[in-house]
Amino acid sequence: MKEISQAELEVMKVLWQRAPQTANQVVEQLADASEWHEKTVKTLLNRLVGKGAVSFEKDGRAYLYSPVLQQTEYQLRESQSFIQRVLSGRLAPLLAGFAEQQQLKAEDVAELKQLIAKWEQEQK
Amino acid sequence: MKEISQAELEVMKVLWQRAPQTANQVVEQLADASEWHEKTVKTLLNRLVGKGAVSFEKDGRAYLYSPVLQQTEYQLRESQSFIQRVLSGRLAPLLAGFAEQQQLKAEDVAELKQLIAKWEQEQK
DNA sequence: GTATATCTATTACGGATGTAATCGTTAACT
DNA sequence: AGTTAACGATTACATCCGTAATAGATATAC
Repeated sequence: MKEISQAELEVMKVLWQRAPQTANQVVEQLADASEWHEKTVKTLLNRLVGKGAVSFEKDGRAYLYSPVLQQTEYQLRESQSFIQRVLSGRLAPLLAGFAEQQQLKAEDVAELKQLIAKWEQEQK
Repeated sequence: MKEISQAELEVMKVLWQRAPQTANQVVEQLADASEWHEKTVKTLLNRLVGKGAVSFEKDGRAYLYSPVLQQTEYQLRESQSFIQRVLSGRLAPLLAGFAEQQQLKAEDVAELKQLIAKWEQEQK
């Protein structure tokens, strides 16, 4: 699977929220948040199909688009790559960024604790 | 400061390890890890100077290059952007990836604990 | 049934990026 | 002092990306 660009990611996010959707439904949702022209969004959809990240089935003259690449899979892949590429395998700098944004949620903290517990178990 | 591309980042990493360095020193270090031609590395150095991420001072015919953008600053910026763009502000998916790679280090765990403690303090 | 509106497919085009090669200048060798 | 070797600067070029416009196909409205 080829890399997904930043603009393409925004389109994926819309499809991850709900699928399948027609091109126009996607366009409409993106019209709220961004200033993209309809043609632009359709180009992005097409490129995503070309990259194998999105599939479609015909429904009369219109197509219904669905994500092939799932969000969790994408996030996992990108996170691993990011940690290696940017953070050289170290988590601390990212946590600093997270703390600075003060966006840690209860669910995150729970997950953190679980991760630590597991880690400490493995150190024995 | 303009965005730093992936190839450019590899050059930055070399300069972050030691600075200043001549172009040839940088080339040499990258020759080990990658297959980049000398000319390629010099182009990257030049572009980084153009982007303001690297500075140089003349030392005879050769230049001595130093990073302007510091690694911690870069990591912080990129982490914040990544968290928003890819993870929609949620930490959990990344932690899953990290756990999977089993690359959590003692230092990370210490930092995690500290972060949690701080967070719990703020919840009062 | 033909014109029109609406889809998707194809094409466009400038800037960024990866990956160099060539040019011009200056230091070093002989 | 003239030639050569080594630098950085400039130029090259294919591909990707952001951002659309145009072309081609087809369903819908008269």
